[in-house]
Amino acid sequence: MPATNHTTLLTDLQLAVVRALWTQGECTVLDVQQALLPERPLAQTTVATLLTRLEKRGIVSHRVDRRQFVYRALVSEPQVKVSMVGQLTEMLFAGRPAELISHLLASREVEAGDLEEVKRLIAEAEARSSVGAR
Amino acid sequence: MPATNHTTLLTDLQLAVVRALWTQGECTVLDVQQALLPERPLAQTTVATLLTRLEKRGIVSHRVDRRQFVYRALVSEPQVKVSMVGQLTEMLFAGRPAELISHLLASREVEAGDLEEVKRLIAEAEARSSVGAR
DNA sequence: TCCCAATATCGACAGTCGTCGGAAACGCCT
DNA sequence: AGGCGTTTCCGACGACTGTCGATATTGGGA
Repeated sequence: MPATNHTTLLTDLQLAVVRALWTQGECTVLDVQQALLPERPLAQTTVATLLTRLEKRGIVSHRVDRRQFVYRALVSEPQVKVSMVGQLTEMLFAGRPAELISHLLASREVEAGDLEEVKRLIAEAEARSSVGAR
Repeated sequence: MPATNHTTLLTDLQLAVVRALWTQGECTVLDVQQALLPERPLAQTTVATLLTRLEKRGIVSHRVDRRQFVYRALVSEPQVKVSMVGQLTEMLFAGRPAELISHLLASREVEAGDLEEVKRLIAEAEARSSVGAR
């Protein structure tokens, strides 16, 4: 695995941009702007600025095709999730993921149907750790 | 319950300041600065600026005692947790807390001992929802 | 070949954050 | 009453974000 990009913090707007790249694969500035239109109507130059700034941070990169820049994400969705959830866990739950789970289960929100799913996942996690496969 | 302060987003530094208020109750600028010292050595003026800015946002307030300002938090820790976890869940997990739990269980981190605790919490959550006590 | 429309570059502006230094105010001890 | 040390106030600076408009560039069609 490549050198993990620690501290990958993205604002919601930045995340929306990167998400467009994740779902559409490669995108021109216009593609991204179109993808964002329903949520956030932004000028194309705005989107272009966002992308160049993200590129400076190593989050995305581009190649040139004819007259246009074609961008792609350099970070994966799982990577970002791990990084950002980790950050939050650190800040609010003393780095203990179990505390975060407690919080989620305690503060309603999780629906009954989901609990079954969660129980299944726990069984899996238990199997994994008891086998010591890690 | 009082009008919930939606969108309560705090940076890690801001959170550290508010946490000092949570754990110490009321604090002068100096108290906060002292509490932060091990983690982040900041000038007192810096801490003062932080506090005035947080006050402008309605996160803290102060009263005057002799020559000093005594600050206290206006938001509770659970409030902030709900708000920030909610924000993250919205941004990264399409607003589905169960997805976040999946993520946490899937990406190692949670220790075996914790799983028992989590199972207990699930049982509780199930009881709560089947009784329909909410 | 020449021009236009599409596209990228530049720079700008307001707002926030982290970070202080210096100036002002003001209790209190002598 | 006067001076001093403590504490707040003011404003500033650099960095980052969200947001564009104006300008430069250039590929491709007439």
